[in-house]
Amino acid sequence: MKTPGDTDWAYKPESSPGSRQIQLWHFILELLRKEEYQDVIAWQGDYGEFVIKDPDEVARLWGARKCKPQMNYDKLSRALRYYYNKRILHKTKGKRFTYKFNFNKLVLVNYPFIDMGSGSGVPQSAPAVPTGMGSHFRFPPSTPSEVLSPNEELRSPGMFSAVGRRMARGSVSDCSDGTSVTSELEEGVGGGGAGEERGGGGEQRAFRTLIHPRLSHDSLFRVYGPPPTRPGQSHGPQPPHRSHAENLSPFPVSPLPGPGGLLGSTMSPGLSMTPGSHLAYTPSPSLSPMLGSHFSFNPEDMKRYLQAHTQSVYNYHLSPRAFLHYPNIVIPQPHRPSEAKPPLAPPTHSHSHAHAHAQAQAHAQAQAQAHAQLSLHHAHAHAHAPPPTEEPRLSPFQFKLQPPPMGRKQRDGPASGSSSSSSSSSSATALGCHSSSGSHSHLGTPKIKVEPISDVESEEEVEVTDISEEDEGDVFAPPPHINGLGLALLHHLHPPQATNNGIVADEELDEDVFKTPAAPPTASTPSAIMAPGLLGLKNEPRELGLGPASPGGTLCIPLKLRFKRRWSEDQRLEACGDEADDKKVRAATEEDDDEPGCEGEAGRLRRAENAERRSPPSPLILPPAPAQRRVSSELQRATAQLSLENNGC
DNA sequence: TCCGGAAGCT
DNA sequence: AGCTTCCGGA
Repeated sequence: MKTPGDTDWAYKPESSPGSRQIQLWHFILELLRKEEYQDVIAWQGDYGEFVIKDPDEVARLWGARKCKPQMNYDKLSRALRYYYNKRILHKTKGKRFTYKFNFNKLVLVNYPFIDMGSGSGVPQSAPAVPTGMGSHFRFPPSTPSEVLSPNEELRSPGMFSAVGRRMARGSVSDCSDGTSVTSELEEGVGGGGAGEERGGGGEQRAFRTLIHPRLSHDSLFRVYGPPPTRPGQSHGPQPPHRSHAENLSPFPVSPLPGPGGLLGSTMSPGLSMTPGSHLAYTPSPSLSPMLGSHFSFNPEDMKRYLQAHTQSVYNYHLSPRAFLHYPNIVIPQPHRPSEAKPPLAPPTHSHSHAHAHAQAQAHAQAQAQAHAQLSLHHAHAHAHAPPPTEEPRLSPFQFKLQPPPMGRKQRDGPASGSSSSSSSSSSATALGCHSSSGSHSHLGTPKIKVEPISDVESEEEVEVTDISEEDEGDVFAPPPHINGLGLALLHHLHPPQATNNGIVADEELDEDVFKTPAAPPTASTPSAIMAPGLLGLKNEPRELGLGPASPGGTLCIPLKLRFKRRWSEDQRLEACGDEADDKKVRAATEEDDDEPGCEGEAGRLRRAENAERRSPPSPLILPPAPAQRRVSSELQRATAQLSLENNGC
């Protein structure tokens, strides 16, 4: 029924975007998302369909990338044909040079990375998931046989961050001929994710992971083609209606970091709605009043406080913002009243575990905070019966999804403007460098096999290449009821930690899930243990990032701790006041540590770029970055304080 | 133009 | 494994 390749091509690290050796389909996607190659290759026609407008040029670029000067379209096409069997691609019959991605898998399995990668704008300011994490976290193997079970994977949002980061970082050049250059910078800037990852920083990440590790809202949005937004205009999401008219790209953002990311924004409208809308949100302003005050147990204050927190948490988990960005997504009211099961049920045992790993890691510290947050949440859940709809993931949402893009792609760009030759020559160079952080490669790509039902269908029909266009539509286009996006969204709303029901629901929707090779105990162990910690992590930045700058980032600390902290603050400050700051600074600095795996010049270049990225955020990057940073700092400080407290300082 | 087998390379 | 190279066939 399935070819071997079919079952695992997208789950293997080597097959994942960002893998050390760029693969053709990665490359294709990369080209596709860059405006400068619109004349060479572009999305066209059906969903996921692209046309190679200039076969020779594409071949040339590919050859350049792979250091295969002899490459030509004949060979390249052979390689593409090779993908047929893997179900990565199929040919669009009757259309010259036209192929189509079976992006159900790409989206579901790889898009998270794509998304993360797009954010390649690796959060610079975000305290979250520092690269250093790689040294602390052991990601489960990603070999086909060791693929994480959905649950496990879902429970470890952090993994994605880490992986995303890894990808974002870019990659090792396949060529050592100096034709390689890294391009993460641009990528970060251009990709819709850039903004969110940088400016949105932790907040965005938390947001994303809260929903679903695999796909961020942004990514989803981008995947399903919100209207291309001019780089200039960064406003809220556009009306969904015309979304697909212009942007047919299912992969607005390439899985690989690459040059032209800037331009890629055309395909990645996500940028337009990331920072502003998110940042606009104020979690719980009501908390601020207390911030400046001293510790007191005034019942009234306490009550108000609790309410405020409750509200905050409520808002948080409800994440209405989540759908702010997806106006096209209709969110029906949850059917289920309230879930008896504990919403998040952060396994307490794991707290310590995670905490251990977290020590000295700003990020991990954030986790602690996240935990605190969770605790808070729980406390309130018990104290004040939380609203029924407290958590989206508790109920099986159904979404009204946009239909797949239809019609021809309407490029509004300078069609004739860039001659493929001129632009490509330089870009070919730029494209030439992809480095993967060797240090993180071991992390593999946590992937699970979750395919939409539509994919199941495709499994059987893809082979039938002579199917009519109509059939193709059925096969590859997301079904109206539940397609890749839908599933992804379901996952979003039924995050891992969510009730089992959520998972089950997903599985019910996706037969393939059942076929997913069960994660071996060994593989699951680490993640299972870490998961809760990571889980907590997801909660971390949001409040911090969004909330009114709360001195000391107390916002996310449970009341108990918070009060305690207040109470002992003075003493502590005297004792070890600066230590926290030191940590903070250190953590911030380490965020973008170097990566092995660089090769020759490519490595050097990339390093330089990393350095560059570390410094003042590009003007194109989110303006709010500084603010974010500040908030992050506060968060870190707060967490540091927490740690200090826990450690007895 | 496209397909896919076969062999070879890394 | 993932191509690359070559090639005969449709």
